[in-house]
Amino acid sequence: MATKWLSVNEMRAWRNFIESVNTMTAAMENDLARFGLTMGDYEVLVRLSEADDERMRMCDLASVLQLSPSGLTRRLDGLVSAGLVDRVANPSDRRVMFAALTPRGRVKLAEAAPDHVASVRKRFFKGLTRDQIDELGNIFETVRGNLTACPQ
Amino acid sequence: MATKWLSVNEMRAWRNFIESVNTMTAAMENDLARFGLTMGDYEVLVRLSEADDERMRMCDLASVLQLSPSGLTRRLDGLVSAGLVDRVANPSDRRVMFAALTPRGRVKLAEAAPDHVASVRKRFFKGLTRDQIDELGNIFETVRGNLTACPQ
DNA sequence: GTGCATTCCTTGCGAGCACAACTAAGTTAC
DNA sequence: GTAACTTAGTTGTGCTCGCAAGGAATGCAC
Repeated sequence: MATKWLSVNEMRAWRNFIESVNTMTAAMENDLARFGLTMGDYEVLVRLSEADDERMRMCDLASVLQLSPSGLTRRLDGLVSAGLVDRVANPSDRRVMFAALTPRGRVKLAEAAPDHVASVRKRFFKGLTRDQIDELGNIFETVRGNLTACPQ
Repeated sequence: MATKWLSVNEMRAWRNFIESVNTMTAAMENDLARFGLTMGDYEVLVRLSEADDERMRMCDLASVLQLSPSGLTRRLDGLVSAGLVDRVANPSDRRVMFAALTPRGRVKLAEAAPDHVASVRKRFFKGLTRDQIDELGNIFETVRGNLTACPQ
């Protein structure tokens, strides 16, 4: 059957991809640990910093972070007790909780971001040509399309 | 500073990449659950099936799977109790345990593999040209090089 | 209004993993 | 041969997360 197994080129791409993902996430987790942050924490701070009023509804935040509601609740627990994020009630819909960046959270992100960007460059983009980077954007846009096309 | 932030193209590549990884792993985990396997379990079965005598030392297996010793111990617990893998002592060095594929493990892998490959095609390679796949192999070979160059 | 479904978030529970500490076995120095 | 070191694997503990269940608030049908 022609499509049963991966071709040599596909297998090479797939295995390099998988191994890169595993190794890189571990390395970048390690990089961020110097700031007392996990990659999950960092993502929260980034998303909040980009949002209007530096705050988001829990459900929206869970959605963009691809996290279950309970997962986000627990992740926020850590950030709240570290003083980087506040939980803010919404008077107009009392089911809703906002996660809001605190001044300390803003400072922490400003401290960590340059180092994180340097990590991404050093571990990921280094040695890639501009054309390769563009192609990478194209490729993973296609992949994202595949994934949204067949959700389950 | 020129290198402080990511360029537009880099940011596009990076975000598409990260989001693809997150969504795809969740989807493929879900695909494999039909066979009662996690992706971690599946990786173990694949590695053992490719090894001489369909067995590997725990430490070598942990290394290729990028797993801590304790992580591998616990993962194997599940596979052993499911009857897919055996723990085999090594008489010539009694510190060593082999993880060995059982006949049931071999059958399980043969059942799951075609479906898994189909998932990879559908969720990842679909819509990519042959040139893009080759480029993907090149790119992530470079990335792997970056990662082994600065291990910590 | 009253009943029912829906939305949003949290909590109980269990799975998977890493780190550190430990046991056991093999290796090296002397 | 014995002490010190290294290697291999397991166990205790804690963290993160998902699923299922629950509770509170809202919206809708009537």
